Amino acid sequence: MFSAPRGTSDVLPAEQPYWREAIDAAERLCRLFGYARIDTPVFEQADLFERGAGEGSDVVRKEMYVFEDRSGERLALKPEGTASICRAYLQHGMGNLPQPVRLYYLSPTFRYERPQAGRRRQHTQFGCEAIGDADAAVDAEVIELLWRLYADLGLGDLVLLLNSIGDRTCRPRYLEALRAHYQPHLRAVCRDCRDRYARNPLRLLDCKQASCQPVIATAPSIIDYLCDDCRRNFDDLRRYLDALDIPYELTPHLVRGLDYYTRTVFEVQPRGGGAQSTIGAGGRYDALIEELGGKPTPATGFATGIERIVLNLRQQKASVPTATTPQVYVAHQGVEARVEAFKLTSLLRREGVSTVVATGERSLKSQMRQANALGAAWVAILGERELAAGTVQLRNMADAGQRELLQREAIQFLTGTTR
RNA sequence: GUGGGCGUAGCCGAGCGGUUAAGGCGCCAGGUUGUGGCCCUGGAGAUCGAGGGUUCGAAUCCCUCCGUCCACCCCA
Repeated sequence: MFSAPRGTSDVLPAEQPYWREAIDAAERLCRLFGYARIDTPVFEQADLFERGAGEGSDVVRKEMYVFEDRSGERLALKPEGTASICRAYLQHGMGNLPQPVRLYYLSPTFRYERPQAGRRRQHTQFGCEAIGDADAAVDAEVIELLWRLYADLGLGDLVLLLNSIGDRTCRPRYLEALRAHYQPHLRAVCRDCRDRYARNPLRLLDCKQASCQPVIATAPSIIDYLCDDCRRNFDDLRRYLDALDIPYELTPHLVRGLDYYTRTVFEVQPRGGGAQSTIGAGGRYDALIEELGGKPTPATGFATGIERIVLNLRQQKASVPTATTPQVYVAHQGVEARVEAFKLTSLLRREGVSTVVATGERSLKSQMRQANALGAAWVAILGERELAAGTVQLRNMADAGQRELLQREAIQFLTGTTR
């Protein structure tokens, strides 16, 4: 027997309403905020992500689905959304559009990881990118959109973590200071941290090992090392967020796994959430477009995981959205009536009435049972007697009321009442 | 990639060396002559995750693999 590959799963009809709810809310907000949808391929040249996320990032080092196609081209399944959007921005000359260009996407994303709660090898990201503007107002805008999304969905008790990780001018100075701080503690610190010290010192701040906490606690704060431009930008952002009454927690040790981030970084998680709890995250990436071969172009955005949203929706919301049920079930008895029932079904559908017809050789009793199980509001019964009279029995499944109408009247009636 | 828990019909789940492998939900069919939801009766559906081993005998013990869940790494 086949089963879905490890770390992938089917979204069955019963869960679809949650997805609909999340996606509808996201798309409605995008219209409201002036973001236009863009779809990019699920795979791209592998280099795009290596240049984007960074060769040193875990995502490209060990989590990318890389493969060669039949012509030997090196491709990769999208491990994140931003690089593709930037590629499209460049490829289609969007630098000539009014800036910033506001885009959103809804896309499957792939990472080869050990599956875990809230973590799959294929997941779906909804993301917004505003490209071509360095104003902190744009950061505030995408954060507001993300925050509104969760609010509209009724997700409560979320925390917005906020930090600035500086830019090309000030971050190197900070990293120097951070390394200097760690140098004397290298033996006391965990193995991973020794590795981070060499490879990705910013991540030192993110370590959860108890042994490393004292060193983190006394580490210099990046906020104190921001250059004037970065500081101004960060102050602006906070003013905007304050003006919008969006609460945030300054988190000087918040860092991100992708190399392209500059200045603003943020993350949204349920308060007191466990390991894989972050439901949305993002930040500014002012150097990425240039890195991909464009002119220097500031940009900012976020991505949020639909599966993680759905996970939280299911936990937090008691109300289960309704599943799809037909309005009318057409039952029949006798060979002649079969075809007539099939025809009646078609006529009802042409009037926009969602209708299901009984198929196979089942007794009327069985058909009624099925109509009930499917949740049909009405059953139209066509037997030999009705066939002869050109009528149909209309049964209201809620109150068991039933009456006989001419077919034409029945169609008219159902069209009216089910609208 | 590392560590731990778990894998019995579509779903939940008992059994833990010798049973025709419980039970519930769901599905299908009947409960008289053309009709649902409740109830009653019957039925279908399981190579007990896969492969190997121990044993007279294995769903039950051992090994390997696969899957799943949880934690780490990292991330949405």
